[in-house]
Amino acid sequence: MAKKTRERRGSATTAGRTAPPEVRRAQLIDATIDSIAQYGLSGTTMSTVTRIAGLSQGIANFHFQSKKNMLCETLRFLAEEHHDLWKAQLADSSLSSAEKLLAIVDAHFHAKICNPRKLAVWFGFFGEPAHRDTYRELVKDIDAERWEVSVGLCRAIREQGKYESVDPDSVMRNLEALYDGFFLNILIYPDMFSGDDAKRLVRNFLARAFPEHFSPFLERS
Amino acid sequence: MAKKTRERRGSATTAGRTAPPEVRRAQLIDATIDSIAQYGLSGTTMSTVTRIAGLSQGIANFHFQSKKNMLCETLRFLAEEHHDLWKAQLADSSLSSAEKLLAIVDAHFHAKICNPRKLAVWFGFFGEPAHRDTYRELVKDIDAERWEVSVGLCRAIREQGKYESVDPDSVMRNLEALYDGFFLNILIYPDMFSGDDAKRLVRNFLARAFPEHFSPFLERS
Amino acid sequence: MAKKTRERRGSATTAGRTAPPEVRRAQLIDATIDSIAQYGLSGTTMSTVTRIAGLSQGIANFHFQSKKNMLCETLRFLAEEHHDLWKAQLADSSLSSAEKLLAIVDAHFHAKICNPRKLAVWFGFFGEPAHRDTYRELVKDIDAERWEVSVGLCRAIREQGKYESVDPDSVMRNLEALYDGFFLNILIYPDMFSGDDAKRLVRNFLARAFPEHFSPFLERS
Amino acid sequence: MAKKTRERRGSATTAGRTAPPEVRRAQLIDATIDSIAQYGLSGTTMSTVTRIAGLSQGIANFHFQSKKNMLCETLRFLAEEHHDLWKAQLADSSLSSAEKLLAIVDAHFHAKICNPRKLAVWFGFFGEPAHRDTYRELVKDIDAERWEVSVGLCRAIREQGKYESVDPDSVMRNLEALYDGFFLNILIYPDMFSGDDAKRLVRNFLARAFPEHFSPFLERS
DNA sequence: AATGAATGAGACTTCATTCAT
DNA sequence: CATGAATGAAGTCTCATTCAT
Repeated sequence: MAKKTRERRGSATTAGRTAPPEVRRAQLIDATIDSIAQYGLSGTTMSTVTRIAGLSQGIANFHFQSKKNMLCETLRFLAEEHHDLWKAQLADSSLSSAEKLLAIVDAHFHAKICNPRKLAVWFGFFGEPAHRDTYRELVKDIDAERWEVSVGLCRAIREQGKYESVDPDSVMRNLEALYDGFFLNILIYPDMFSGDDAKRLVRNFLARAFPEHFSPFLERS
Repeated sequence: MAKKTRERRGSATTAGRTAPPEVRRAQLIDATIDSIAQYGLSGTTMSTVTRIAGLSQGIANFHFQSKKNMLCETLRFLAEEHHDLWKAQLADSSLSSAEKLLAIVDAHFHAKICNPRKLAVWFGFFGEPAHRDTYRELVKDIDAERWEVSVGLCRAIREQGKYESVDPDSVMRNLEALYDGFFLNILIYPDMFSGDDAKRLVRNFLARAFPEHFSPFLERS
Repeated sequence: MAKKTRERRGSATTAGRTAPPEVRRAQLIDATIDSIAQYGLSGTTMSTVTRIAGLSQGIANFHFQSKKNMLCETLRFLAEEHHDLWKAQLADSSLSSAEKLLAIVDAHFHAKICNPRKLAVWFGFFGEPAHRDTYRELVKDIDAERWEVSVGLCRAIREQGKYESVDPDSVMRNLEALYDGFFLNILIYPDMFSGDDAKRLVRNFLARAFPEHFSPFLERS
Repeated sequence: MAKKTRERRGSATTAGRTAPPEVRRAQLIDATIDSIAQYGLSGTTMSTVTRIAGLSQGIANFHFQSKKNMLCETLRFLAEEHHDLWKAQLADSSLSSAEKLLAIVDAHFHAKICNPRKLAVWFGFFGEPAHRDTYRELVKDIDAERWEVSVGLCRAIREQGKYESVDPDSVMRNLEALYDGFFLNILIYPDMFSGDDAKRLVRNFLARAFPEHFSPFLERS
C-alpha cells in the first residue's frame, strides 16, 4: 500500500553521513517543497519529507527543531529566491522604467519561481489561518519593497506619456492581483494555463494602461 | 475536567432533539464554514464542527457519512450560493451588456459571498492537492457557464464601440484573475482591503478596456 | 520480548463497551497505580496503563485529557483515600486524645494505604521536581488539616500529664518525619520492614515522649 | 536557529580539549547532579548533562559507556562522599560515644551532603523501581557499616546510664527513619525546613531516649 | 580525546469512524 | 434521530546510542 522504499535523491555523496548542515537543510527544504506539492501542506509529515529526502525521521527535527519551523524556513527560502530573482533582473541600469516593470513581471512568471511545485507551497500557506500569520510576518518587508519599487516605476512611466487619467496606485494594485490570480490558475489548471500565458495577458493589461510604452501581445500573428 | 460550554447556535428549537435532516445539514454546513474560518481546513475536525453546531460527536457522520463528504457538501453550498446570486442579478432583462457584466462583478464582491469567513473555505480547498481535485470537479460546470456568459457580454460590448484591438477573451481572463487576486487580498489583509475596494479597482480595469462603456472610479473627487 | 497480550482485569462486564465514566476512571487509576509500582512513574506510559487496564490507547486521553492529568488524578485519589481513612478512624468520639493520635498513626500504616504498590506512587512524585510541584499543590490543605488535628491532640495529651519539658510541635515534626522514613523503608525493603514494624516503632517513640499515655511495645514477650 | 549558549563551567583549562579522564568524569558527575536537581532523574538526558558541563553530546557516552552507568556512578560518588564524611567525623578518638553518635547525625545534615541539589539525586533513585535496585546494591555495604557503628554506639551509651527499658535497635531504627523523613522534608519544602532544623529535632529525639547524655535543644532561650 | 550529525524506537496526543445505548 | 464512549492508526517530537571525522 504505502511505498516503503526510500526515494533517496541526489548522488550518494550528498546523502551520505555527516554532511554540512547547509547541505542537509537545503536537501530537506527541497524535499519539503516536493512533499507539499504532492501531498499538500497538511498532508506533509516529517515522514513524507524525510522519506523523499532519503533520510531518517529524526534528522529533520535535528536541523529544524520543529515541523513548524521547517515549513517556515521553506517559505522563507521561496520568498528569498523570488526576491533575489527580481532584484537581479533590475540590476541592469541601462533598462528603461517600462523594461524594468516588465522585468519584475517576468520574474514572477519565471519557470524557476512559477511552477505548480512551488506555487503549491504558497497556496498551502494561504489556505490555513495559522499559516497565513506566518506568511504575513515573513513577506512583510519583501512585499513592501517590491511595492515601492513597482509603484515608483509606474509613476516614472506615467510622467513619460499622456497618462493624466492613469492612477499608478490603481494600476499596481490590479497588477499585483493579476499575479496572484494567474498563480492560482496555473496551480489549479496547470495543463490549461502557463506562466507564458500569464506574461502575455499581463502585457495586454499593461498595454491598455500605458499604450505608448507597452504593445499588446497579438495571439498567433 | 472542565466541560467546554457548547456554542450551541440558533434557537433551542432548531437545535432540539429531533430536527428535520435539511435543518441539521444546513446547521452543520454553517458550523463547518465557521470552523474552517477559525481553524483552517486541516484544523477542522468532526469535533470542532459539532461543538460549534452545539451537537454531539457522532451526528456529523450520521448526516454526511464521512468528513470528506461533509467538506464537499460545504463547498457545493458555497458554489451554488454564488451561482444563484449572479444568475439572479442578471435576470433583469432591461440591463445593458455592460450593466450585466458589472452585475456579475458585483455578485463576486457581494458581502454575502466575499467575506473572510467564506473565502477561507475556498482558499482552504485551493491549498491542498486532494481538495483541489474536489474543487475542479465541483465547479466545472458552474465556471464554464459563467465564463460563457461573461465572454458573451464582452463580445457584445466590443461590438458596441471602437474596440477593434480589444480581445474579449484576454479581457475576461484578466478579469477572472482579478477576482481571485482580490479574493486573496481580502482573505490575507481583511483590514486593509475590502470588497468595495475590489469593485472600484475592477471598474478602473474595465474603464481602460472599454472606455466608452465604463467610467473609472475617481477616488474622492 | 514485550508482552503483547492484554492483561485485561476485572470481569468481562467491567471492561465492556460504554461503561459509565466513573467506572472507567477508577479502572484507569487502578491500572496507573499498578503501572507505577511495576515500571515507575517515568516508566509508566499511556501504553502500560491501558494495557494493564485492558483498554485501548486512546481511552485514557478521552477520560483524562492528558497523561499529566491522569497522574495527578491518581495522586489525588490516594491523597483522598488516606484522608478519608484517618478522618473515619477519628470519628468515634469516645476515644481519648492518645487513642486518637494512635488512630492516625494506624491509618498511615494501614494495609490499604501503606503497601509497596501505593507507596511507589508517592515516592514517584517525590522523585521528580515537576511532580513535586503537583504534590505540594495537591496535599497542601489535606496536610495542613492533619497537622492541626495532630498537634491539637499532642497538646491535649501534654496537659494530661507531667510533660512540661515536652514540646508538642517538636514531637509532631518528629512523628511526621517517622511516617515518611518508615514509608521509604517499606518501599525499599518490603521484605525486611512492614507496616506493623512501623507501628511498633512509633509506639516506642510515643512512649518515650508521653510515658504516662503510651506503653512501649515489647518485642516478643 | 538560536544557539543556546553553553553553560560551560569551571575555568577554561578544566574544559579544554584534552583533559585527564578523572577531571572529565568529575565534571560530568557534577553536571549530572545539577541536571537531576533541575530536571529530575527522568528529565535528565545525555544532552542536559553535557550542555550543563559545557561539553559535546558524545562525550558522556565516551566516559561512562551508557546513561545508566553514568547515573550509577553519580550515586556512588554521593554515597562515598557521605561515607567519607561521617567516617572522618568519627576519627577523633577522644570523643565519647554520645558525641560520636551526634557526629554521625551532623554528617547527615551537613551542608555538603544535605542540600536540595544532592537530595534530589537520592530521591530520584528512590522514586523508580529500576533505580531502587541500583540503590540497594550500591549502599548495601555502606549502610550495613553505618548501622553497625551506630547501634554499637547506642549500646555503649545504654550501658552508661539507667536505660534498661531502652532498646538500642528500636532507637536506631527510629533515628534512621528520621534521617530519611527530614531529608524528604528538606527536599520538598526547602524554604520551610533546613538541615539545622533537623539537627535540633534529632537532638530532642535523642534527649528523650537518653536524657542523661543529650540535652534537648531549647528554642531561642 | 573529542565532536556533533545521524539513526530509529517509542512517547504522547489527535482524530475519523464505529457502535452500544 | 441522537449520544458519546471506544478504537487504533498516524502524527510530532525526544533521546540513548553510534560513528565518521
